[in-house]
Amino acid sequence: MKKPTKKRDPEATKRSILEAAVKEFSTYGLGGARVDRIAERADANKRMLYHYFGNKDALFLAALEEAYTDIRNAERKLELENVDPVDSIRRLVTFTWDYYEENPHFLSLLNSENLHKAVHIKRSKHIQLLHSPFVEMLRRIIEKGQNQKVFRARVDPVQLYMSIASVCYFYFSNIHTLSVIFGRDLSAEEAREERRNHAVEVILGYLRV
Amino acid sequence: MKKPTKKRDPEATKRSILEAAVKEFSTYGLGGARVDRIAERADANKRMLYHYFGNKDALFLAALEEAYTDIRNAERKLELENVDPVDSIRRLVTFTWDYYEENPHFLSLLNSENLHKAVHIKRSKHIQLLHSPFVEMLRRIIEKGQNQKVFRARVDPVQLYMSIASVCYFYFSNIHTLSVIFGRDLSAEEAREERRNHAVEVILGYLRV
DNA sequence: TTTGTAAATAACCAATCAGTTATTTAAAGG
DNA sequence: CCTTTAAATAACTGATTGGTTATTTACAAA
Repeated sequence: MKKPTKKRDPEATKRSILEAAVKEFSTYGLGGARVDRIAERADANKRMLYHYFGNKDALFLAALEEAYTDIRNAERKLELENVDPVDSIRRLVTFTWDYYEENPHFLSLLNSENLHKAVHIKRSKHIQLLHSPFVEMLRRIIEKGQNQKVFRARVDPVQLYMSIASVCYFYFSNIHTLSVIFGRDLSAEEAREERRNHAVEVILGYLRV
Repeated sequence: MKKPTKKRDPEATKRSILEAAVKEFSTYGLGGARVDRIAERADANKRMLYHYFGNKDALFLAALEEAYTDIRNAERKLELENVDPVDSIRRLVTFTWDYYEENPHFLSLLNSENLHKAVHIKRSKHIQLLHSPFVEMLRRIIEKGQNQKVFRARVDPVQLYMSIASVCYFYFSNIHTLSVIFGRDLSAEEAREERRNHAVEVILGYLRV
């Protein structure tokens, strides 16, 4: 009756705090996030948060690293050793689109980090070594498409990678203001599908000869 | 000696507070912004901020409205009644690019507003009536290009508008994290120029038959 | 069973926050 | 010159903030 003490489980506690942090930081931004709310959400004592992560900024970096690791792992699972390079690009764009749609916290954390001029990941050895496998994949796909005379010449894979990310990122990152400005609900099923098709068409339209 | 009282100038005071607010909100986000810092930056008493704008959120909305009005005015000045539709699109993309590059606070404010699900501009009659003249401009340019058989068929001007914004917005909004991930300074002159050319090529590549 | 370690807790703190109260004072109209 | 209005100021408030101190307690190794 007097002691509602919890079972000890450091791994679970740490994980719970990290997940709560991802939610809090992506919901309110770094400046608007509250350490007390994270502890409460994680059903953990605030002291444990400082014990495992140090301070608020270090916890934010941990949340960012978590988000980066997740998307890199998802990217790695993508098998694009298809025959048709056009189809490979199509799958690559739709994968990026779907990932951003299903993981809005990733976009939100990136926006916060950019607001703070990337000071956290600049210090992180972990993230800097976490290169996206997409760029190398893209290089091979582009080359294949060029050999088959279906893709244009002189395509920089990094530029293309950024363009694919652009057309997917912008829509979801700005979906609320765009919906107000255009006076229509861009989160509706049909609006999303229309835009997804358009995104693929823009990238392929640029690539094809 | 005893009274370092300022000259009275309500217009100038209000303007000074608004400009300070744009800087503060775009630097720290809505949650990280501090009302005291805005007053200090504006060289005005904090009480005047509440007198002219009401509260922190209302001031944020005023800053947003200011930013939206500025870009819409700049857009309106653009004369695109050229003969060549390809050139018109080129100028439209480079204008968007240049505006985002020169007004990073606009992107930052938009990101903050989207983090808060656009609750401020939803209440603003002012912004909702502030449609971009670009969409109608685009409709005419697209039609001209299609008549001249240089643009593809079935191009939605709203989709194209979003794609143009996308390829410009993403680069500047994410420039800090991208620079760390790719290990190169994307704010460098040559990197920006390379990307600007690519942005134009992506849009034109999609549009051209 | 004993004991060392670290996981967990509650209560606390100085600093800071958005917003307010009470007052003074510059300037325009008569 | 006088009066009225609103622009400007300083000092304050209750609530909240990120972070800490001091203490208790679960559990694995001996």
